[in-house]
Amino acid sequence: MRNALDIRMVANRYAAKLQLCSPQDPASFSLARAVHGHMIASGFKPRGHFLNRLLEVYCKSSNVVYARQLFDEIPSPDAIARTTLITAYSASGNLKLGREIFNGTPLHLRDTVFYNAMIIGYSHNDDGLSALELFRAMRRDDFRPDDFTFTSVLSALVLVVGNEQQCGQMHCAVVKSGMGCVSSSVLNALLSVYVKCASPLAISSSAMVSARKLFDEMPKRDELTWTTMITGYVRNDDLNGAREVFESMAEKLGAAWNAMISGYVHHGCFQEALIMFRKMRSLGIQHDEVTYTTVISACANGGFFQQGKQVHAYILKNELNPNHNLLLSVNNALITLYCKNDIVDEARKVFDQMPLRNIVTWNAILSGYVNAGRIEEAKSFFEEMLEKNLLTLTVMISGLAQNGFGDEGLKLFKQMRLDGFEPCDYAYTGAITACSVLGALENGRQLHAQLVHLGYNSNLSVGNALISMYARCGVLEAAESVFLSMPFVDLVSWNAMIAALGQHGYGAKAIQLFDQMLKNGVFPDRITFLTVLTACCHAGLVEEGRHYFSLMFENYGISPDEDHYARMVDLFCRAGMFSYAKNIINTMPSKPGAPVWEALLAGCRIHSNLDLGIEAAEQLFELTPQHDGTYVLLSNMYADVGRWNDVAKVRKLMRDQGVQKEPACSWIEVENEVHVFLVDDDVHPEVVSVYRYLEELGLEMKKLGYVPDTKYVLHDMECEQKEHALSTHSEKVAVAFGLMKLPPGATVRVFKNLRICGDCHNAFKFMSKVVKREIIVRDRKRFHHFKNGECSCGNYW
DNA sequence: GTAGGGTTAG
Repeated sequence: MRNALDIRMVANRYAAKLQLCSPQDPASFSLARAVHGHMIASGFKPRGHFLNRLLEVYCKSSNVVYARQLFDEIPSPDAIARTTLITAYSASGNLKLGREIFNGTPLHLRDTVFYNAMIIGYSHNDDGLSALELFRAMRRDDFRPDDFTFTSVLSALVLVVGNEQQCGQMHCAVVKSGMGCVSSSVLNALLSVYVKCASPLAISSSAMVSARKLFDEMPKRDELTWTTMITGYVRNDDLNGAREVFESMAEKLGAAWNAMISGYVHHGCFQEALIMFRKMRSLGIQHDEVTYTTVISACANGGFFQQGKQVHAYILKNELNPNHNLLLSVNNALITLYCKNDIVDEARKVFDQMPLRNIVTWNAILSGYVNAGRIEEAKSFFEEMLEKNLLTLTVMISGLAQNGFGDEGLKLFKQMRLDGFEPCDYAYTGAITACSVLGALENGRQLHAQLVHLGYNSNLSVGNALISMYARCGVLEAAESVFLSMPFVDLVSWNAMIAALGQHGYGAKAIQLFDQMLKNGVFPDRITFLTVLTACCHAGLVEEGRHYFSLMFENYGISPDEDHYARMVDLFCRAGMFSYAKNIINTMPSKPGAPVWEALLAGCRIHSNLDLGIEAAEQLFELTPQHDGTYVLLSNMYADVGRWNDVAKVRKLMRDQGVQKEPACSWIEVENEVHVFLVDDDVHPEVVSVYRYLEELGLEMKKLGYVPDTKYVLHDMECEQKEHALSTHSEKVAVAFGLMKLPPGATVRVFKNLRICGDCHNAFKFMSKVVKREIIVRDRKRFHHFKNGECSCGNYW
């Protein structure tokens, strides 16, 4: 057992070590933790410079949570400590917390560096306006700007300024700023402003001419100046210009090479990039971390997986150990390479071997899990993460939404705002997808309104998500208006809009839009054909479906996969063309899977084709024994022809297999609509209130005759479950409730987590005809619009 | 204690 003195001595020894190590060194964090721990254990109160040093290590190793704990223990943190923490917050994207520290700092504790840190934070996080606002405040508070201030403010200006004229004004302002002789660092920043304004995305290419003029007139050019010019030309799609500047450099250093390589990569000249990569080495110019990072990420994004692996091997062979901490970003790029090629486990190996990781590393793996659909692993990995930034949350929100966890996605979206993160356009995209999954139309509308307010509504991915959301929530007009208002659309937008029309039963319109897409020169993909075939299914367009199915391969070289075949089977079966359905199943290159058999079984039920239906069901019992839909369809098929003993057998089999029956439901009233959600938990408070109405509604329903007579309700379950009939089919109850309580003409909407059953489908059709009201139902698979006894999805789903 | 060029997570 050591005594306090020993502990203090050890602590002091660590402290001395800590002074020597670089804050970026991976070992420094654990060292700092050890020192800190010893100090706490010994009751030793570190002060002043030493505390700041500890704080710096925590911050620079991206451990901002520890940093904050330490900061809060400092009795009166000075400007240095505050600056350090603000910088760490802005590096992790949490400006709000940084600004809190800033605002809580009295004027007498502030200095120029302190202001600079906050301005830089804003500018790094793309918030140019706040940076400029702070710059004004700084001058109002009488602090003198220095070179750091000017360079940061200039880079912030790029974010809010779009044209060359404004660049020119800035140029004059900088020259006039009283500094007489403008320092070369400020001139470099100015050059960078011109160059960024000149990028094709940001309007003016004549800004490049001005940039060139400034460049030619600069009294002193350093490596940074040259590299800025090279990237300027690259961004302006002028590879020759870039090359010319590069060639005219007397001494070409690494960064310039990297800029050229990156230029080639961005213009798809991958071979050129690799040639330069090799040439560097042959001329004796060291590849550095950035070179490797660029080349590997190029391979990852350009689909050159094999070359990427070769570079990896090359690093392992020639370049020491990639586990060295300097190669953090290289390892990060490697992770992306493996994730993009669906080898998350390989990426995870790289991750596990890394001595130092940062937020990028963690986010890369997280998105790897998410993109591979491995949502459970993504969830637990997310929980493990101590440090999260905007991107972490965004990835997780989209991941949850895309994998059916809409409620969790929306919850996280709300939480991120409470935690001080301002959601970006991608985060909104995820949240809208979550609404889409949940059928949460009102929530989606609110988000849409916020997006318009923020100016994000013209963003491509946001627009695409909105189209799907409105379509899946049954508001086709809104989906259409989003599509039409988008300044740019891509294949995903077309696919989403074609799907929207198809979902609503407008098969012909969907095909028209598809033709228009082709006329616009957009090349379809497998999803496009899937949506077109689905549209044909919903509208019963058999000949058209066959046409597009063959067109897909013949004209576009896309081989049909499982889902395409399933659509075709569906299409034929609905039309009663069973020999065609069987025929197409026989031509499949691989063994048919569950989607194909499901389509066959559903079709057999419509036409009471028992023999074929049983065959399909047997296949399904082998492939997906836990899937409830098979049992329900099969028993319904028997019920339709009055074979009640077989119904009971199927139900018993289902119970023996431990397959859950449909869950109960809950409902909410929103304005003039009734929304119904099915939940797994029948003690859900909303379900309880449904039960409260049950008796009354039962009477009413009988009296009004809205629900077809008993066969439809009762044949779906075993005798002993009859008393629960209404709760397992409670969407009918809810609709009846809606029809009674809502004003005439209001639409009734029903949302369900599972597929609605055939009986409810029939009931809805019946109700829509008898009471002359439109009923909108959405389940996990489809959208149904009932009107005058017909449904948009055809005879059956 | 704070940047400015080349790079890594959607």
